[in-house]
Amino acid sequence: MRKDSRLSRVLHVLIHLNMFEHPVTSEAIAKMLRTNPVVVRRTMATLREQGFVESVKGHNGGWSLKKPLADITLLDIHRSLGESSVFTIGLTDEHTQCPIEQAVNQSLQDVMNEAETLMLKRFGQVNLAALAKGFDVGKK
Amino acid sequence: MRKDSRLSRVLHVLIHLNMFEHPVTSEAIAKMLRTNPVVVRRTMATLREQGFVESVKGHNGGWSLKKPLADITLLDIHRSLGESSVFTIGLTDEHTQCPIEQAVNQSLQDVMNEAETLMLKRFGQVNLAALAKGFDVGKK
DNA sequence: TGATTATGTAACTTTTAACATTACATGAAT
DNA sequence: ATTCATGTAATGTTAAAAGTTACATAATCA
Repeated sequence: MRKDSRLSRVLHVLIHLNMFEHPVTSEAIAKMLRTNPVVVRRTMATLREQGFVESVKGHNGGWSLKKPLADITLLDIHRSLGESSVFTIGLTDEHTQCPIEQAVNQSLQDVMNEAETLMLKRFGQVNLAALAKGFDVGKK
Repeated sequence: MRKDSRLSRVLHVLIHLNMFEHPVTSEAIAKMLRTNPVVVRRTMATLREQGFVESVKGHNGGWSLKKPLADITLLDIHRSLGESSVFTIGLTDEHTQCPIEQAVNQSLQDVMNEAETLMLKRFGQVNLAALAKGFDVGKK
């Protein structure tokens, strides 16, 4: 199954954004991520809607952080990207009347819910300033 | 992103298999799962390699359990299916020399490892007899 | 104000992995 | 022998993510 690497990519971008006084263009970000500017705009747009970044059009335009790194957690960004489920495991739903299928799915769902809850809790405990710590990425 | 529903499907099948004295054909299983007999054979073949089911060719042939449900856990079957990773979240690996990317990926990986460990632990605690309990699925 | 630079976004194409299918070989029971 | 079933290689289908094209909109600058 194809992995969704947007979270990893966008976190990387946000921390780099903190290094610059001026906005960074979608084109520059796309080159850094080896992807397309439109893809960057699409992903960044979801973060803008949540208030983590802002975009400016025209000359000297581009993307910049709207909040300090310390105020952004992995969970914030994960949520902003709107991923439905973090698991590659799917449940069948074709025999919902079969008690065996129900029991199987309920059991799998319970375990996945518990694991996801733990994961989101941990994501909420890590802010981007902590990740950037130790590297020369402070705003000059 | 398309989910891998083999685990859910095959667990369903294994518990149903326990209801029959005689082997069940790939064709019958395929009808139950609304899929193709070849798909069934492919999936069941991985479980046979691990000793959970056996297959018999020819007349009265088909698939049957080789172990009691009580001796099979969700973890056993999950492992048998050989899924590489349970998460839809992928890490970038194009700037491995960048300390920021490293820090981001390490952090994400740590959290995913912890969540996966919990998940596998829970899968190991559930056996198929427990799932079948309460339904009339005992061998006659 | 007109050219330039940048984002905004709809429409479309490509890629990828799960899933499905076809075709035919092998082996067992009658 | 014939029939029934699995074994498996090769190929086709499908859906979601990612990528691309095309053009509109907005801001800056000369």
